[in-house]
Amino acid sequence: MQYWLFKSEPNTWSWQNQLDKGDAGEEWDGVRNYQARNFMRDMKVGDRGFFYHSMKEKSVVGIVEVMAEAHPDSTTDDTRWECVDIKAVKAVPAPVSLDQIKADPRLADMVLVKNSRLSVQPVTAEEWAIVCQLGGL
DNA sequence: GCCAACGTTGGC
DNA sequence: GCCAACGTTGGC
Repeated sequence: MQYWLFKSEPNTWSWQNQLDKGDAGEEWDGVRNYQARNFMRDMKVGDRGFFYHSMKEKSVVGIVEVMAEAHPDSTTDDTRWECVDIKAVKAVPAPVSLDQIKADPRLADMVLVKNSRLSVQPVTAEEWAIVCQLGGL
């Protein structure tokens, strides 16, 4: 099983929006970046990911699970773009802020720190465990 | 709200 | 195929 991080602006698609979808889940659509798309192609059903709020909040706020592997993005006719479906698993009791992540030397290599603009990122098992711990899970 | 960093586009 | 110009993202 692999771990990932999904980034979203709360104004566009928030954790609450994701929660409201429940087990039905939702397409992670609108990604128009090749790197991010390639990571989504690597995802398998059952993979877990962090749900990260960018901009104002800049925190990991929830855990999601991949429920459908990469398929064409229904929001565009452009066949280059694909997306996966994800569903909310649970909230992170104590959201982990970007500041906390940056303050932890063990997390210095997280893609979130090194390439903050990438909207879909891989997370290592070590990073996953550390962030979960910081978040009270 | 600004600006740096990055990715994409298009002219040559 | 290179590179300048442009648009977008996201931290500060």
